Amino acid sequence: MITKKTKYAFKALSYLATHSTGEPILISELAKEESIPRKFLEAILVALRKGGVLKSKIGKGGGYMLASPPENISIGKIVNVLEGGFALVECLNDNVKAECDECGDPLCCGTRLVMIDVKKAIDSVFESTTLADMVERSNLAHKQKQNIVDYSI
Amino acid sequence: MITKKTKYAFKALSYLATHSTGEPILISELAKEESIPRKFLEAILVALRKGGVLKSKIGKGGGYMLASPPENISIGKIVNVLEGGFALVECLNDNVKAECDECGDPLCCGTRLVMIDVKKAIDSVFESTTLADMVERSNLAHKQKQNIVDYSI
DNA sequence: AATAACGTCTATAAATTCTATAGACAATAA
DNA sequence: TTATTGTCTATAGAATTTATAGACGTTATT
Repeated sequence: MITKKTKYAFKALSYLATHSTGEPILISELAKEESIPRKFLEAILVALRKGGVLKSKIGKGGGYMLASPPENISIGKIVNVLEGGFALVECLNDNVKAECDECGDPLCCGTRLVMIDVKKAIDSVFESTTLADMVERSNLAHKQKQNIVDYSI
Repeated sequence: MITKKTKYAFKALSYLATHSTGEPILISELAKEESIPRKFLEAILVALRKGGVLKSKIGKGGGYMLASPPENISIGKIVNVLEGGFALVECLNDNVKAECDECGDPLCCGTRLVMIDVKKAIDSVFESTTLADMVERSNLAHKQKQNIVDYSI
């Protein structure tokens, strides 16, 4: 399960992808428009900046911008930055701490062996889907809904 | 991330699949052999029984048995029983409570739309992999390790 | 130089979920 | 009837997630 942190990140990033005008966007605007607790969002944005997903500008006229076009930001990258990788077991995450205490020998752990396949399946979607795709699909869904509504009047 | 509950379940179930002689196996044996806290394991086994994965027998000579052959128990079934489904967002889980509070309209939520694909990818592995596969892979890994060791002597 | 507008950082609290344990109870075999 | 074995309810402890507060540093503008 992804955490609220990541869900908030998707919303904020989608907003940035959609409303970008070249000018930085304020944390307070993001928080307000996407109904995200302001201070919590702050921490999320900092993490995304440190992870290279966002750029920020301090001082008057400052705010946040995507560090690269939404087409180049994969969903996996975002999840990685905020959740520290996304394997279903610790010992398959990229980060340092690895190793779970349940299995004596990681190489022979049945759970681990199966989860390797699951991780591959997840990664394949995560790597091939971008922030732009996420925004586009949401827009498409909105349009389709509109059409259905129009016809039904 | 799957929880310890599910990891313990995999270990206990693998043990049952491997050491089954037609006779029930004791909770205490499972706990001891697989180093699982006794009382915690109890709760896990009860859940698995209620979920139809295990059968139990009370009284002297009692214990636990798999409810069906390991070939017929999918990894997904186990995860489902213990974690209540395994989507990356609540609103995609099969169970009752659904709905997440972050998205106004689930049909148009970009996060949800992307996670539908991820869930499909996960489910495809979960449904096609069985407890028997898990045990077999672990055994195979053990044998391969043995061979490598043998050659290196 | 002064000031207002911004993001940054550190600390901490509140809430939730996960992990673990205790003990009384019910069923079964011998 | 008694020893054996799973069942159930309650609760405590630990870890993680979510949320908030406030002092601080940077920048544009005047």
